Amino acid sequence: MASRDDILAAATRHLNVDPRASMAVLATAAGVGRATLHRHFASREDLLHELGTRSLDRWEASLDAADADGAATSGDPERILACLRDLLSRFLADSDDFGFALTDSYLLGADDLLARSDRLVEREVLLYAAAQATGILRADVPPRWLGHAVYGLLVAAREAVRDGDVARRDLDTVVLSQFLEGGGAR
Amino acid sequence: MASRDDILAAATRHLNVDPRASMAVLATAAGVGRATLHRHFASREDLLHELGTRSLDRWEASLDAADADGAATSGDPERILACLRDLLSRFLADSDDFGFALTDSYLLGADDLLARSDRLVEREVLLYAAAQATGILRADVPPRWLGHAVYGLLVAAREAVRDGDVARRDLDTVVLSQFLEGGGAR
DNA sequence: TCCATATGAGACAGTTATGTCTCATATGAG
DNA sequence: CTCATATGAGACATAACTGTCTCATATGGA
Repeated sequence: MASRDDILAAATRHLNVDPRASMAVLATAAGVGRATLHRHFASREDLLHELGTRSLDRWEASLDAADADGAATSGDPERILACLRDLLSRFLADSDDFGFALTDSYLLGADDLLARSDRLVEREVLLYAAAQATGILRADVPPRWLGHAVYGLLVAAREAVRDGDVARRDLDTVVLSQFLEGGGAR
Repeated sequence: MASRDDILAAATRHLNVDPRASMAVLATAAGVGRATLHRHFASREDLLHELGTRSLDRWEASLDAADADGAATSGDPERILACLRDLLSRFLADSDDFGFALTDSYLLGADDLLARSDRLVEREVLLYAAAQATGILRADVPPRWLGHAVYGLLVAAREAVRDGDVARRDLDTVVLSQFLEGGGAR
């Protein structure tokens, strides 16, 4: 019997391939009848909203687990750097599952998700700003730019793995060093 | 009177905001009747296909204008670096207009566009490989990864400008140095 | 002015997805 | 075994979009 979580997992997997999949398709993908799908999620919007909520949950959990706030206020360069590494690794792990949420646009439609997303961005940017203040990250760009750069590299990472251009096991190293040191030769 | 190009421009602008906009909405956005829109583009697929073709045209034109092939085969480090700078700047200029094509998935549906896209990627990757061979770009990552990284940073750039986090006039510098030198402090 | 052409408004049928509903069946606890 | 519950199949009405068509009108050149 497919649980609510099973359905969400299948929907995520399928929406990664085809973001416009219909409820009927998503039901089939989850091995569930269309009626059952509607019993769990009253409308398509409900389903997407829950998917959005869960991806924000994961994002928030990563910030918590890496103790981004603690690192940001610590003023300790090494701790901040370790936090950045940890955070990026967690983001990469999640981007496998929630990749489509990165680029899909339905998230921008829900005001509550958007507001929550803004708050998470804020927390993350505080970490970047602290990293700039302690000499870990360059200070000649806006801290928010660094957030966008991380986001862009997550998109790049997802595509690179999907196309088989970077092995999953190398991903953390490649993305982290691309973010910190860039693509220029040493 | 709205020309075919005017309609395409309006459609691009509008699809950037709402990738799922209907033909009726796109017609209104272009200040044109729905019938007229269908006279120019027999189907929605036709419209999207032409949009995809034009974005690939721009991409190809950038590779041509920067003489990516010539630089790649020249073996001249300075020329390759200059070409990279030029190319990135051109990509950034285009990403304003064709931004939605970066992340939207309809492009992947059309085989001919996909094949053409693959050929352009190939040309671009040859440049990255040449840059690695001449010590411009780091050689410890796959050249294709560098292509993905550029793509990701273009996505980041679009979002950063849209959110007002980076001024358009600073974009070239910020993105180029993020790509080459990364976000780590010097 | 006259006429060819392009346009906008809108009707129309066909298709697809949505959300609700019913009913027969399967499953699992007691 | 019995029964309550969850499920799958599918009917149904509704809504939205698509692509085609007609017709009245506007525009611009001869």
